[in-house]
Amino acid sequence: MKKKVAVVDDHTLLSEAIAGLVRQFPDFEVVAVCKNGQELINHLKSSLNHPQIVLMDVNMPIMGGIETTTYLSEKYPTIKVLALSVEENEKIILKMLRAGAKGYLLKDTEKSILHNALNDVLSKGFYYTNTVSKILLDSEKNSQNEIVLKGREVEFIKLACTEMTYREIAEVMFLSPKTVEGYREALFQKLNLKNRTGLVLYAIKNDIFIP
Amino acid sequence: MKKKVAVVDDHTLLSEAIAGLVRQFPDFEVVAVCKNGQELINHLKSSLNHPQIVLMDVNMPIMGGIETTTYLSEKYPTIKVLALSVEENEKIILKMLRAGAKGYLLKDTEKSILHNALNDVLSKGFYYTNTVSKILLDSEKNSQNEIVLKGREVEFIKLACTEMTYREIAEVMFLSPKTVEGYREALFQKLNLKNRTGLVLYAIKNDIFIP
DNA sequence: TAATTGACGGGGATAAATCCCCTTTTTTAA
DNA sequence: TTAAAAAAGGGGATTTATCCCCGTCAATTA
Repeated sequence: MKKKVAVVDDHTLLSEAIAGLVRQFPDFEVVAVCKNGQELINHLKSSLNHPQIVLMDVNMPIMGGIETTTYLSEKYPTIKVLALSVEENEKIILKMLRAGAKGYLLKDTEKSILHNALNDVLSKGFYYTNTVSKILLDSEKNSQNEIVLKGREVEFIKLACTEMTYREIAEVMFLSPKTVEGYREALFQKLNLKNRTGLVLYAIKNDIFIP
Repeated sequence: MKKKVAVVDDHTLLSEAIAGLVRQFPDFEVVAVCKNGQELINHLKSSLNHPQIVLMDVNMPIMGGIETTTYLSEKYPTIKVLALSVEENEKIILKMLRAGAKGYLLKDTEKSILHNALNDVLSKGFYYTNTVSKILLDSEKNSQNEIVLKGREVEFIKLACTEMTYREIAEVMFLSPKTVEGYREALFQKLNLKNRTGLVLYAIKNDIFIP
């Protein structure tokens, strides 16, 4: 019996195309092609033809890959998720894996790799590329000396990513300018920054502030 | 005789998949699948089996879509380019069209639209979706009061998105700090900014500096 | 209970950024 | 070729930003 696959990707052309690719594998069949997580869940609820494995994009409107994977891990733990995305951001990849994805493929992988990955996830339970393995290892290492920002500090950083002066920021936060000064100093210290520009760049790189 | 298509996309899985999709159209055949502009140009130079139309991704390493399209418009003006990307950024779309692309498809279009677009580009010479038409119209309107940044100003902005002081920036640019001061002033004026933080945010929003 | 820690705030100094007005030199264009 | 515009640079003043050292108060912990 053929192994059953669902493809979830908001880009119609791509989901169609990827489904076509999977159909070329003689041991696989495509049971669903969905635009987002919501559509997939609707399919699972209404049909008995459940996939054994889901090829899931990460960036989707309505119901994203991370959200959907979390849902599947809880409600349908027998269905494996294999993430398939152009997103190379380490944090996103980690989130996806923590949500329960059994592997993470970049869209520039070879067709044969996709075939291997599908088979491995079903037989061994997982498929990690070298890149992903490294990211997992690094995340273990770095989880120790992780920099923790306090709530009030994050609040300040967001305001610092603005044309406001520190005095104005202090007003908005109902604090003395001197206290705000303390936050700035503490952040410069622990993040190793030289000036406000550095803080703004840090905030953007770490998704604290999205421009 | 079948119409000849080349697919250019750095994501192997996607270019393969899209090529598969095009092969499903009985009136089209795929003569080349390339990872980037350089590969396409190599193909054009080495083979006589030239495509009539190129399905081109925008974001590619080594030789990007815009660069490649510019090259093709000059050297192989008979080959039409149809852009195919997830990039919805107006400026990118405009750049692609100005470079000579005959149309711009987002990757979430239907298979039938792709077929139509391929045919239209070959018969009529262009294919514009509603979205793209609007962008073109708006660009005409806004082209009047467009803010133009000079080369030296852009150079300065990039350095301002750094922890360097203006004095240091002046050294790097081989200018007097006062001249750099002039650039800053001029930019604050024409971009309506209050301080350096604003300049950094402007640079990031407008892809002058990519963090 | 005494010591410690963390959040909040202050004084005062220096460096950087911002602003306004001005001169010289080079480029551009009428 | 000459007037105009743009680019480069300067003087000097004010405001922000940055830095360092200090004190208070409350909560936590040894």
